[in-house]
Amino acid sequence: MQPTPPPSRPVAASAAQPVSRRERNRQDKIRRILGAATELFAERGYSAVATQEIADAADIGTGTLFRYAGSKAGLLMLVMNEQLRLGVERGITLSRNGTAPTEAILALVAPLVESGCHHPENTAAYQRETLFGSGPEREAAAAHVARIECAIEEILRRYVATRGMRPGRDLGMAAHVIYSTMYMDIVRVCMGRAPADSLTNRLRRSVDYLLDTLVRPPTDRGTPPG
Amino acid sequence: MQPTPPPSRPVAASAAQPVSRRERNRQDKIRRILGAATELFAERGYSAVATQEIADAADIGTGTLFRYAGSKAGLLMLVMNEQLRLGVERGITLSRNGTAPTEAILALVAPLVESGCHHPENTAAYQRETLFGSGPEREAAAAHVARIECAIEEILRRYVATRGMRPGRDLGMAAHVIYSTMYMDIVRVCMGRAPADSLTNRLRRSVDYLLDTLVRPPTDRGTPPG
DNA sequence: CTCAATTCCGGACTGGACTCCGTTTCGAGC
DNA sequence: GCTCGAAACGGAGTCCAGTCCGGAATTGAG
Repeated sequence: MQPTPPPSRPVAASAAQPVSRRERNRQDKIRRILGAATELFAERGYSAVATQEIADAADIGTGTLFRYAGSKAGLLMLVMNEQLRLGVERGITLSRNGTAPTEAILALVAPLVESGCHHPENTAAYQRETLFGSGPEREAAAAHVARIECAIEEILRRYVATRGMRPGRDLGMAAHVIYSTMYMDIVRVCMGRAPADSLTNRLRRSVDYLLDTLVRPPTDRGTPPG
Repeated sequence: MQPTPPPSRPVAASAAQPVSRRERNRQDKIRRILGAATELFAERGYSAVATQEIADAADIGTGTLFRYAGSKAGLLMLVMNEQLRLGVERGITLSRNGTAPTEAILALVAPLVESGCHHPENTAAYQRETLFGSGPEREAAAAHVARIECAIEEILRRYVATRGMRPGRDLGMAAHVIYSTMYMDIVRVCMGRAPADSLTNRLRRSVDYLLDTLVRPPTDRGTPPG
């Protein structure tokens, strides 16, 4: 995406003191871009916002905007990755606090659900880019997904253990199936093909169903996987 | 999508004789558009083809092109819906001919798989639009998906019956989960995030796994699906 | 401070999807 | 055939994402 070596640095947290003028300018621009994009996308929706407007609001040239963001879609992912990051962490923490497995899994996608109900268009575009996009911003989003799937797998493992089930099932695949199904449910709502107010119930139903089936130990018969 | 009442007609097959001059022109244009788009997309890939080129190849103006197709994405869906239609029918027929359930389900998505291996970019764009697009062409694609899911459900029902299992499971949901999982597998390959040559094996593994788990009758315990 | 080297910036520009509206073609009544 | 209203056409024009390159800012050396 980035045209040529962008002004990338080890994107580490603000720790080092010896910040050059350049670096300060850079950080400041990033902050302005993120702020402008966050506000405009939230206010008017992804497709109704022109990159020019974001550049104007951030008080930079369009060339500069694309130097930092790579593409309009990348900009959206930047914004939403940031917003979802905390939510995902919180969800993971919550999910470890002994809740019922279904609720624990729902907690993991709670930020996406909330975002999906509040800003359907932006969330749909985000999910679309997660699956079909490219570039570093998509990688970051994919990392979120991977974290969530891992957390689901962990929940499944505990679920199986507490019930004394045979743990041999491919819980990684189960987690993947569960996430995929929830992804579809969320997208359906964001695209307006299912009512938003029923999203959590629908997710709960899907997760219940899958928990109840995917995770039970295999009987002796049948086609053993793998 | 269509700007104003497009020249739509009951898109029925060529049956009626009393075709006016207008109607003949219309059919002819549609044929030229579809031909040009099919060839160009296949030859150079969705993103590398400009709508202007399609219009030129079909020997019509760009305005006319969009009168018939609504959007570039709609054009792709028109083309691929047409190509997949026969394949899906064949898959459904095959799947009824007593094959093993896994193979029957794979037969249903065989056209998508083939398309995905041969024209990854076009197939990815098609799948993307199936999920995130809008307009009549997407409806048609969604109808294909619904047919496939129904066929999967039918396969599951037979599978359950022949094994004397309790048929009370929500097989519709199972079919949906299976299709969603295969969708993800196909997209992953089309996006180059998994090797194309392993696609069928990967699908088989997913389907085997899901067949083996989703479809077994519930035990007495647990949360019975509503 | 001055100067050169390097990096960064930004707005004019490009390419492409899509639209608008004047022109053309068609069909029906006469 | 001729005329008129309606539908279809098409290409000039619009809008917008994304690029390019000339020039500005920053840094380091002397």
